[in-house]
Amino acid sequence: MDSDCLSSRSSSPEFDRESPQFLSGAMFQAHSVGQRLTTRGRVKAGETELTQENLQELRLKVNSRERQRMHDLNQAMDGLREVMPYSHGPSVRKLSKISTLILARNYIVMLSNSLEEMKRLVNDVYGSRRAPGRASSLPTRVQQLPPVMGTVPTSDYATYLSLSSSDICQPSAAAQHFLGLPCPCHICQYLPQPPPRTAAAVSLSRPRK
DNA sequence: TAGGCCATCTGGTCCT
DNA sequence: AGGACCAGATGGCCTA
Repeated sequence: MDSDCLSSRSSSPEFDRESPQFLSGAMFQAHSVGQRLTTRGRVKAGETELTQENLQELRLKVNSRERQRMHDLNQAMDGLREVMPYSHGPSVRKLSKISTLILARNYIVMLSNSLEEMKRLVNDVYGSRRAPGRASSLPTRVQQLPPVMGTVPTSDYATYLSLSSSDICQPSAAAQHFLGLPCPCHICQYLPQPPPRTAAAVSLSRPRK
């Protein structure tokens, strides 16, 4: 993933959890503070008497778990960044966590709106073609449309909906559509335009370091 | 240099 | 009881 390469710091740096080597700088300071707080000999925790060594060992264990938990969280965040638009350009720095979440939320809303719009349009197309007296409800398979436009080839939508290929644009036409050129097909004419790449990218990301 | 972002430690709370 | 989760504190790195 290129966003990892863009970052000056890895979200999940390599480290040896069992080694005290990773206790440097702030970490060592914080660790020392912890030591100072527990230098009064034996400490009682519940029914178990903990020596200073045991307490320190426990503290390291807990810290390690928490570190691992945060690394897992960061990995999930990286996974989210990977599927987000606007985050792969060479001039775009790795999205911050808050930006990633905000952008993801907006992206989901946009996709949901697109899906609803497409369902409505398909309903219109299907409804105008149905035979008189035929039930007007959409076939189940239409209601089970893939949630994200673009996750299946455009031609598959026609098969999916039992439409003729003339009802839905071909990949080349779709490409034209997304290049900003008009596409004459029923579907593309009413699909919402993809958002401009600049707005979110500029407002939600910083230039690469 | 201030501010943003981040990793880490830590203690408290909740859950199994 | 032990682990997961959370939020506050702290200090480092980077950019404007």
